[in-house]
Amino acid sequence: MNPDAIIAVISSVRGHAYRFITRELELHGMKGLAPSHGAILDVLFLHDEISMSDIASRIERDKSTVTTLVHKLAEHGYVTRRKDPDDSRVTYVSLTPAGRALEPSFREISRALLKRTYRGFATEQKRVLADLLSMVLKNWEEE
Amino acid sequence: MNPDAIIAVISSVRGHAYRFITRELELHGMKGLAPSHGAILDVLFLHDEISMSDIASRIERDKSTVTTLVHKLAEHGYVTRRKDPDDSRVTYVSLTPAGRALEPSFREISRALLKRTYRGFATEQKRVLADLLSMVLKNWEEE
DNA sequence: TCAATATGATTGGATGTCCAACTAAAAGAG
DNA sequence: CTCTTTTAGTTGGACATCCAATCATATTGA
Repeated sequence: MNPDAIIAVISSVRGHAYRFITRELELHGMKGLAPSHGAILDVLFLHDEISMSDIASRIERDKSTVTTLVHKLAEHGYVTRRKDPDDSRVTYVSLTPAGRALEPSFREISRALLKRTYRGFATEQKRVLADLLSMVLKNWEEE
Repeated sequence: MNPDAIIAVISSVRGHAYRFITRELELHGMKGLAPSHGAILDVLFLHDEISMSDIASRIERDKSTVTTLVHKLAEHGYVTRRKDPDDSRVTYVSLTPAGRALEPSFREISRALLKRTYRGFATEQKRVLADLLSMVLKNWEEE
C-alpha cells in the first residue's frame, strides 16, 4: 500500500470496526445503541460518577451530542443523572445496576474487536503499530 | 500507548483528519462540502465517467448516501449525470469544468493532510506504518 | 416466451453529529 | 457589590449516514 493512502485506510478500518461494534451490541441485547453509547458506558465502568462535559471530552464528541446520547442511555435504563449540589450547572451521570450489568458484554466485544484487528500480528508488531499511530495522533493534537 | 487502544486511536485520528479536511474545503471556497463529497470528486479526477454504485463501493458508503452526496455536488455545479443509453438503470456521473477546476485545490489539501499526518516521520517509518495498517485492513476485509 | 430473480438507483424514516444560539449559574474585575 | 465574562448544559436546525422498502429495468430459467 502507498503510504499516501494512510488516511483512507484509517478511515476504512474505522468504518469496519464501527459496523462490527454496532452488530455486536445488537447481538448482546443492546439493539439501538451505537458505538458512541458504548464509549460512554465504557467511561462509566471506570468512573463512578462523571459530568456531561467530562464525557464529551473523553469520547471526543460535542456537548450537544452527549446530551442526546446520555438521554437515550437513560431511556434504556442504563444510567441516571444527578445535579451537583454545589454547582447546579453540573450534571453527573452514573450507571444503574442494569448498566453495570453490561460490563461483561463489553469486555467480550472489546476482546473480539482486538482479536480481529490483530489477527496474525506478533506482539512486537502490535507495539510498533501502536507507537507509530501514537506519533500520528500527537501530530494532530498539537496546537 | 497501549496496543489495546488502537481502535480508539484510529478513530481519533480519523476525526482529526475529517475536521481538517472540512475546514480546508471551506478555506478553498467549497463551503458546505463534507469529506465524502471530496472523496467523490477525487474518484472523478481519475475516472471520466463512473456509475453511482461504482462510486458507492469506492468511497465505502451506502448507495442511498451517494444519491444525496451526488445530488448536492450537482447543485453546486461540480458534476453532471447521464443515463446509460444501453442500460437505463445505470446513471453515470462526470465532472463539469467547474468540478475539474477544483483538482489543484484537492492536490493542495491532500498534500497538507499528509504533511501534518507524517510530521517527524522517516520514510522507512511511513512504510512500516502503511504495511501494518494494510495488515489490519485485510483482517477486516476478509470474508 | 414469460415468470421469477437480480440489479441500479431513489425515497422515506431514523439517528448520530455538529454548530450556533440560548439559559442558567458561577467566577472575576473594578 | 454589581457588571462582565466564563462555563455547563440544552435546544433547534442542518446534514451525512444507514436500512428497509420501492421502482424500473435487465437477466435468467423453465
